[in-house]
Amino acid sequence: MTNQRRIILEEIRKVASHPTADEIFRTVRKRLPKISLATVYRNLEILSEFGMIRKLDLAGTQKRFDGYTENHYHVRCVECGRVDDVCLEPDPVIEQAAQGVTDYDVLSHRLEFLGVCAECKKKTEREFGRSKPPKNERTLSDAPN
Amino acid sequence: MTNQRRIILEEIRKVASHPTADEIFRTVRKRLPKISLATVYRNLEILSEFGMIRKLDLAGTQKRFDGYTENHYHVRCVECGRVDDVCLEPDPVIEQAAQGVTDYDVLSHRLEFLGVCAECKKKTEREFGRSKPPKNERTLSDAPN
DNA sequence: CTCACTGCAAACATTTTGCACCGTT
DNA sequence: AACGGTGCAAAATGTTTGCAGTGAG
Repeated sequence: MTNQRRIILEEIRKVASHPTADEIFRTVRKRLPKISLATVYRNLEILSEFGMIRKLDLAGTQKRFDGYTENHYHVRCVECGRVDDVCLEPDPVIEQAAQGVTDYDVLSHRLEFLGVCAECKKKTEREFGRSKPPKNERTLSDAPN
Repeated sequence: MTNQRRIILEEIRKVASHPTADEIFRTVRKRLPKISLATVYRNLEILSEFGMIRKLDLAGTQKRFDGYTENHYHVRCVECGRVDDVCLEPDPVIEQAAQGVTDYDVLSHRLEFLGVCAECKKKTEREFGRSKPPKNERTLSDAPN
């Protein structure tokens, strides 16, 4: 546990925002101005190998990291990209259902919700005067797959 | 509908394998040897905008494309990376459950199963003589998020 | 003739790697 | 001295973009 590693872990545990590697880098750099992005990546990898953090493989191009390592679901805001926890018990019945219709050995599942976060909702309401926001442009291409 | 676009669409519809852009490129190049990867990317984008194919944002670094545009779930093999369809009706109850525990407007969900495909299962059985494969190294880090 | 579309190469974004160096043991 | 870890720069990976040229309408 080097100083860099410890501080990276601290900063991840400090936030609930599921930061990307780059966000973690920018935060950690405030305390360790000479740290390099490569060190951040290397330590994120090591920390998640040891189960101290969790590497999230959600939609979008960048991986996100979670200081809360229990298995749980996430919601992503389709407007701003932020990710929050969904306090639902991961349901093993889902896997049994899938097991029934595939010849795979089903080991686990990954469930991600897409929606509009409270902040973006407010922003849209301000712009459109409480009327329902026009969702149609977004929902088609962003529907689950 | 240019020739390139039509052939790309044909090749995607021909397979059930949810190919990546690069796999599509290699397939299409057999019929159009001078096509460029950029053209493939551009047309995949256009075709999915028009709802003729679906761009999948599953785990892993590469996007995959699906000629079957109905909303459905997928399984990914953790050994070889292949992706297959899961014939389960997407369940709106899941979204209602999430809606109850978040302040997001939940619009949709994305469910992906992880497992071992029939082929990789056979391969493992050959190697380990019918005994259960050692799953523990894989399941922890590949569990849902 | 026009204009969307193409091929190519370069740019881009994210992540990984090679390497010399540093600090601790 | 040995060694894991670091910082930096370069490479690798996947995707997008600028641009000049091409071809169907």
